[in-house]
Amino acid sequence: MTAAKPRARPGGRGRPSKAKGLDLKETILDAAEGLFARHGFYGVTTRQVATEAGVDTALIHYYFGAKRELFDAVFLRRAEILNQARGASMDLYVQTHAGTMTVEGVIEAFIDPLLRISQDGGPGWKSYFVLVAQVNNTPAWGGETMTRFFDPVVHRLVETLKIVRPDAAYRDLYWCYQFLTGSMMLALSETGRIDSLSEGECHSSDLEAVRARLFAYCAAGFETVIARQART
Amino acid sequence: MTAAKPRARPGGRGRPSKAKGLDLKETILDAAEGLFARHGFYGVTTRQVATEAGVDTALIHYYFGAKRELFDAVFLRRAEILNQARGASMDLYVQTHAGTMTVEGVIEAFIDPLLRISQDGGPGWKSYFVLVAQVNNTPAWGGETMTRFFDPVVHRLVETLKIVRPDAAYRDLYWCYQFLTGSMMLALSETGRIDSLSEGECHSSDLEAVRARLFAYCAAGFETVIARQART
DNA sequence: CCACCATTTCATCACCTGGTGAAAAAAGAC
DNA sequence: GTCTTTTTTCACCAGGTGATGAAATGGTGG
Repeated sequence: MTAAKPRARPGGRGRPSKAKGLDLKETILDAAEGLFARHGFYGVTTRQVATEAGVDTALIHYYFGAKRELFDAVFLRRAEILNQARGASMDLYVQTHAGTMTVEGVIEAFIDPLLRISQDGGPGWKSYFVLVAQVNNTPAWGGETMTRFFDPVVHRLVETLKIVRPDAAYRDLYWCYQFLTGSMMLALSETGRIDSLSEGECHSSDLEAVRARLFAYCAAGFETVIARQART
Repeated sequence: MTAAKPRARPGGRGRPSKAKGLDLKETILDAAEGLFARHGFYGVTTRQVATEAGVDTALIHYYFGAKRELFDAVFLRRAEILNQARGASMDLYVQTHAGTMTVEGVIEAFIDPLLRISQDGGPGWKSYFVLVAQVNNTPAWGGETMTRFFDPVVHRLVETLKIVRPDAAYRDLYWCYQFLTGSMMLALSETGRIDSLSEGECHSSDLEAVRARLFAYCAAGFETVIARQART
């Protein structure tokens, strides 16, 4: 539980937030992010979040309203950044490889920003990816949220692949995207399961190892499915 | 919520269970399974389970003890069956393809039983797979349970693949297994996300479409990763 | 120096949570 | 028919839940 030192001054209630350069709102979001990622929405109480953030329960409601709105705020905070990074990565790839695009290149441009952010973006991002993975495969939970935020970049991926392989059927591309997303989300979740499974050969935190394999793995899958279905 | 008709007789308390051929215990497990799959462990209350099963709350504790034990009972009920089916499928494949095993064949023998059971095993199995997927990517939740039950068959997969491709490094095989598992679990969860994403081109409930693509997709990924790392 | 206002805290509410103990009812043994 | 055992129901508890209204605090503008 590792409660943070109570940020409250000994004196009393007051208004110290401007003094501290660090915004209390962000502190609450950080605490909530970590807890939601570990235990899910229903597995966390507002009091736990408050304790972890070193803050009174009422303050959470003051800033965010209901518990569900707090969750949404956690989700939205990084969603925009994520989308922008992926869009930029795709842009860059398309521009620099005008006539030489490959399936593997496109897939790398699609996935790599996430790996990079997870590695370099600070510890909050690790929790965030666990959260996204959770929302992603919870049917009828974040379905709408997921759609609103991540559909555009997925369509972008599919359309770009369609340029590289004009003979591919959309049906196949969407199915392959689903396979890809499952692998990617599990890798970003860093569940630690592969560590025990492989008896120390692999570590789920080793995203460099993921990078060295996942792009090629997915690309080969795409190529094969496209080729095989085209024959039918 | 769709509460089941109260299974309680109008008269009173009594002991009717033997009269009904259907065991009350199974009814409770069914209800719990569906609810846990949809909302997760913390998202479901014992009262909800009781209502859904048409049963008093205390009866749940009488049969299963604490809430967590109920969850474990739900998980265990089908785990054994699952393991046996997969083991048998692998056995059959190895025996009937002694000298002609392929990566794709092994993978099919590993995944296909799950798809088959999901299609033919009745509605409870669909919920169950959602549950397993949930447990699978919740770090430090069902880690131990997952290991106890599913490690053996995974090791079996890896060892069999090692026979087919003796030059493959274990490291690569485990990583590829992780990618495979992510795709497989998402497919079995039938989240419906691909339906809206593809605007009706694909349906996540269409496991036949999964079968037509997933084996080839994963096999190609394995082959490519093995070949590429071997060169290094 | 004072009135204002965003911020923070406290005290509390109505409700729900998992869980229990004892009584009631039915089934089976004799 | 009675006695025992198993199953089911009822009533209830101690503690936790999300949420709120009002008071306290102190910086800011006048």
